[in-house]
Amino acid sequence: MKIKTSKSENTKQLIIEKTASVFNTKGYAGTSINDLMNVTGLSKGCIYGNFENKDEIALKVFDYNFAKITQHMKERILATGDSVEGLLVYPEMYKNYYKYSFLQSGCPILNTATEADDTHPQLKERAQKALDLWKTAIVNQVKRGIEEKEIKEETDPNELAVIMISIIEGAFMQAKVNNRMTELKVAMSFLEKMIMQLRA
Amino acid sequence: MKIKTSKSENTKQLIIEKTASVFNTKGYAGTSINDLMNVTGLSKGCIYGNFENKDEIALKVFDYNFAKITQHMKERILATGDSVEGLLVYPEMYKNYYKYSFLQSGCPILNTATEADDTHPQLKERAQKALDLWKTAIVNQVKRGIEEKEIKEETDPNELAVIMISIIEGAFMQAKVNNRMTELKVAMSFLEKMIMQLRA
DNA sequence: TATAAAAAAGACCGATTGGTTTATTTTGAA
DNA sequence: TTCAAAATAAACCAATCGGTCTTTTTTATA
Repeated sequence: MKIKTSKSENTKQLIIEKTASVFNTKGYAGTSINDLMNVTGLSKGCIYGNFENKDEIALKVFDYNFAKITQHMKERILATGDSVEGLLVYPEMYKNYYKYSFLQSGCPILNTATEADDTHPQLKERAQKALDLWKTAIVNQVKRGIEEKEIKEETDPNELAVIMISIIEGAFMQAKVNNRMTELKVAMSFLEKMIMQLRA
Repeated sequence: MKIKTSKSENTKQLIIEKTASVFNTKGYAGTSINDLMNVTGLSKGCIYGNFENKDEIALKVFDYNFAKITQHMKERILATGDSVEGLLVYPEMYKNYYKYSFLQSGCPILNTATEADDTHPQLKERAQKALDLWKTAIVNQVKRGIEEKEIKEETDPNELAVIMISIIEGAFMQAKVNNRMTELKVAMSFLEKMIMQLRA
């Protein structure tokens, strides 16, 4: 008899990590099993020995990408002093997106949301939940700021969250398609001004 | 001998019109020739008799979609009295996107930009140019407004254009993926407030 | 109305798709 | 060190991909 080793878990992880950027650049429909073989250096048999199908890999890859963003944001926000500084982490991060491996090939949330909204229900649900988590994180941050008297109490937390996410994703789209940072910089500076004006 | 009739031009147009929403919902990679045959009711031979390849159809479809948006916007803006009202046409239109056939399956600019940015140079260029035209249209509208003393002269036309486009596209993405209007409505109301505050 | 060209239909092509099955190698405990 | 199980490689599969080629139908004019 044999006990399940960690070997295959390592391979699973390797496949997810190595294919993450492929799915994010080419999209779900545009990525083939051959692409996955090439980027991992593994055989088809090995890939299908570790995952049920392409779907399962794509979903795991999205979870992986989103977890990396979330983890990074959480750390940075926790390191800040107050709620306004915490909110400023978002524009600061997206302004320097090229520094982060999980954003270099595009924002996974934006890419997944736009591709999957009419084609892939499971991926669509993932994008929905990701956006919802992001939104409530901002809402809670603002509410906390209001309670702590750091943020003007007339601020609408929900409106701010929606606008922040819209500006970030919309500007990111422009940055990617134009191969330049101009629009993203302008938008993130505007967002920073907006956030600083929230201060009580 | 025979003179080239308008028959094939009609068929070309029919193919473009009928396949427009397919490309917009499924994306370029996700749309197959079979899809085009199904939606047009035409044979493969007929489709390839009227177009070189899938690429040519996709590009023509993008041009068609973008032309419809542009045409509609131009008409609506020309019907307004001053530059501020002209700018308000944008949020007004996207708030009611479901009324417009060319937006129902998603914003072609957003969809094309996010899919093609790393995969399809020609479509990417189309999305770039479309965004650039949109941006300069807003910039010119604002400049005119400043000249006419309708808009505060300290307004930054470029910044406003970037922010408007970002908010619209970012909010649109959220509306599509969530199957609901809440975020889009919040964002468009915010944008309307923003625009009305530009008034001199 | 005959006819030749234009347009459309549909059979066909090789390559690639996602996925399976079988053969081989690697692994770790007895 | 042996040996069976786990992991990987590679041959294989039917279906679909984008695209071509040939046949049939439609068209407009002479």
